[in-house]
Parts: sequence; C-alpha cells; structure tokens
Amino acid sequence: MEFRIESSSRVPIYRQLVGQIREAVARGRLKPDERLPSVRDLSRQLVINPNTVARVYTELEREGILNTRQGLGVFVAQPKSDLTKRARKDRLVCRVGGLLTETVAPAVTPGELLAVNSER
Amino acid sequence: MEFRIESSSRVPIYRQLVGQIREAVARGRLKPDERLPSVRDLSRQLVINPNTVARVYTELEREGILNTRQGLGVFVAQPKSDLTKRARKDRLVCRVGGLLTETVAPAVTPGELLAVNSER
Amino acid sequence: MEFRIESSSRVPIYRQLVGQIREAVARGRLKPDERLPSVRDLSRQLVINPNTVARVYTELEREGILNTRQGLGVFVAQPKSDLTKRARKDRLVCRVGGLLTETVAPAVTPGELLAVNSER
Amino acid sequence: MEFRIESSSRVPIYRQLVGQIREAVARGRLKPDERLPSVRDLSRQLVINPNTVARVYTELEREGILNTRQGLGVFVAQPKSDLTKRARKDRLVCRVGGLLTETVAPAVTPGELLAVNSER
DNA sequence: GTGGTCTAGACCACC
DNA sequence: GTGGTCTAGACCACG
Repeated sequence: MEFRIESSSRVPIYRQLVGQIREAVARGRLKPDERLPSVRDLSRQLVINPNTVARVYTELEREGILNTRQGLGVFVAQPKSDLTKRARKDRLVCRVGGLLTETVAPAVTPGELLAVNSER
Repeated sequence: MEFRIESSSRVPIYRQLVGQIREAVARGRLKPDERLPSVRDLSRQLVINPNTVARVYTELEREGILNTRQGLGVFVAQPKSDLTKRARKDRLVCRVGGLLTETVAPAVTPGELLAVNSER
Repeated sequence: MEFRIESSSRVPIYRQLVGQIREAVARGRLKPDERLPSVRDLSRQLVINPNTVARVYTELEREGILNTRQGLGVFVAQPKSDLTKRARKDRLVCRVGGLLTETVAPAVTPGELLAVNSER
Repeated sequence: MEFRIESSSRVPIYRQLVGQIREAVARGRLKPDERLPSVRDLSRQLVINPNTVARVYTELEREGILNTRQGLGVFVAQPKSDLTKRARKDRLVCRVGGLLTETVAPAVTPGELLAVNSER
C-alpha cells in the first residue's frame, strides 16, 4: 500500500494522509486486521515529520477506522456499522451541493458529473 | 442583501464572506453592476474589522467577480467570458472528482447527486 | 472627438482621460488651437465628476499640451519641442522593457510585438 | 537572492516585492522548489511589516508562481502549463499594445523595441 | 465619501 | 519554527 503527499496542495499533510487511508480502508485496499507501516517507517518513506504520521493514526483511531495494539503496531479495525456509512454519505451529498453553488458558473451537466464518478 | 458571519465556525471570516458573495452572484441575488455595501458599512454591520471586508472584496476582484471604482464603491462585475467559464467548470469537475474518492462512501447513486444539483 | 472611460479598469479615471487626450493631440486628431469640451459638458458626457475633468485639464496644462483662455475655454497648445518627444520615447522604451521582465514567461517573439504595433 | 525596497517610490512596497520575485523567477535566479526567506526573516531584512511580506507571498501563490508548505516555508512553484503560458503571453501582448497607443511617441522603431528585449 | 496600503501586535494551525 | 487570520488604527489617492 502506497501513499502520496502533494506538498504543493493547501490541504494539510495530515489530512491528505487521513483521507488516503480512509479511502483505502473503504475500498478494501486495506483489509481488517491488516497492519499499517510504523510511524517511523511511514514518515521516512514520505519524508514528513513523524509527529504528523502519529497524528494521522491517532485521528483515525478516534474514528474507529484503525486501532493500535501496544508493541505490535497499528491495524485496520473491523468494519463499521451502517449508521456511520449513512453519515458519511450525507456529508458527501452536502459538500457536493456546496461546491455547486460556490462555483459561480455551474455550467456542468449531470452527465459530466457522472463521467467523473465513473472514471474513478 | 444580507450576510451572516458565524464566528464559532472554524472557517475564516473572510472565507465565509467570499463564499456568500460568490454564491449570491451565482444565484443572481446580486446582479451585474449592483453596488455592494461599502467596506466601512459592511464591517460595522457584521462587527468585523474593515480590513477583513477589504480583503474579501480584493480577493473577489482578483477572481473577476467584483470590480471596484475608485471613490464610488465596489460593484458586481459583468459575467465572464466563456473561456473563463470553461476554466471554472474544469476546476469544479476536478474538485468533485477529488471529493468522490476522498470520501469513503461510494454509496451515493448518480440520481442522488443530481437531486442535489436540481434543488439548487 | 470622443473619449471613453473604462470604469472596470484599475487605472484612475483622470489618468485614462489624460492619456486619451495626450494621444489625440500627438496623433493630430486634436489640432493646435482646437477647443476642447467644457469641464461641465465633458463630465456630463462621460458621467464622471466635474472635479475629475478639471484635474485632467490642469494636468495637461502643466505639461504644456493644453492651455486655458479665461472665459473662452480650454484649447490645444502649439506643438512642443523635440526634446519633449525624446523624453516620451525614452519613457516608452523603459516601460516596455519593464513589462518584458515582469511577465514571467516572455514567450513573445519580436515579430509578435511588431504585429501589435502595426495593427494600431 | 536579495530584494530592494525603494520607500521613496510611489509604487506600493508589496507591489515592488511582487515584481522583483516574479522577475527573479522568470529569469531563473529563483529556481523551482527553491525556498524563499521566511516571512519574518524577509520583513526584518527589508525593515517592513511581516504582513506586507505575507501579502506578497499570498498574491504570488494565487498566481501560481509560489506555493507554501505549512510549517516549512514558501517555495518557487514548478513551471506552469502551456495553457497558462499562453494566457500570460496574451496578456503581455495586450498590455504592450496599450502602451504603444497610450504613449504619444510613435517615434520608436521596431529595432529599438527589440534592442530593449535583447538587453534583458 | 470611497477603497488601497501599511504598521503593530495578537492568536491559531501545522510541522 | 513556519505561514494564516484578525484587529486596531494610521495615512494616502481618488471622486
């Protein structure tokens, strides 16, 4: 499993990582009980501060996506309840709606939106 | 035209205002050549610093959404050229795509996305 | 003789007018001893503040391009010496050079520059 | 890399700085991924307010010339796409054209223009 | 009156 | 340490 950091992005590094791990878990690229790289390894690999990686793991543990086992490492947690999935979906729907109004010229047809979705 | 600032929000004041004005222009609640409140008036009304309002106007002017006329005030700009519209659309499509992967939930159907769009 | 003000421009109105009159005189569209519109007429025509027009005439009079005859109006002055022409040319050469470095990507060929010049 | 502020100039400090950095990047004196002085350092060096430096960096980032990495500093961005280069070129050609008519002196020969270009 | 620029100094998020 | 945001208050150019 590989992660990528875009240092030119305005999105904080820790948020980029959180997002990528969340996505990997959701898509099954990271499976329950699979072990993640250690804080030190991942920080060296991405050339970022170890504190930043630690923060990412902590945050995802609070969300219930990861859990740490003392002395063993950080692991993917068991799948969550449907309730959480529902919450995530609502959040997405809300944010997309926000984007649509934020952009002044919404000359985007439904078809184009779907094309973006299906490409991914 | 009224604006609201939520000081409890984590979103910077100036970004809240930028968003509201952008949206108002996009929705036609603010029309081309319409004058916006003066920097001083709006800052008094929202109880924020005049510099913060000035920053908002400056940023929106750089985006081509507003333009200022020295000594007269700040006005809604004429709609942009198709070229710029194209650029905005590309930006939107790209950001929506990013959202779709960032958010874990693939449990959103195309129909739901469109519903969000049509509501607005 | 007609003048045009672009209110969306960041260039101050009075500077736009000064430039247009200077150009008109230089190109011979306004000839020596020709009378310009009165301050009040021109301000009404352009829908700008009379003070602004007055400032323009004052500035051009200081430059020796116009002169006012009390009770009669403002007129185009007699042609200037070559020394002033030389000074203007130097100014232009300097400003074009500045533009060329200011723009980050000077992917403009000499031929293109000349094309701009000849079109006008 | 050194910057100079002329406080006697009518050009705002932040615009002087923006121009110098833009030029340095264009000329290759500042190379992609090179780090610029921190806001605090540069403000101390030039004896100006940190906010003014921050404004410069913010503006250049919006232009895509710089990008900031949280907690690390501000860096020269990678060269832009051809599309953007094209836009810049168009802008330049347009502005040069404007200069040519604004300035009264048509007494500049094509050869002189080119001389300015090649000197730089 | 309008916006534009600058300073001084504060607090915050991120690394 | 880094940049980002906000406030307070000053002075200037423009209309």
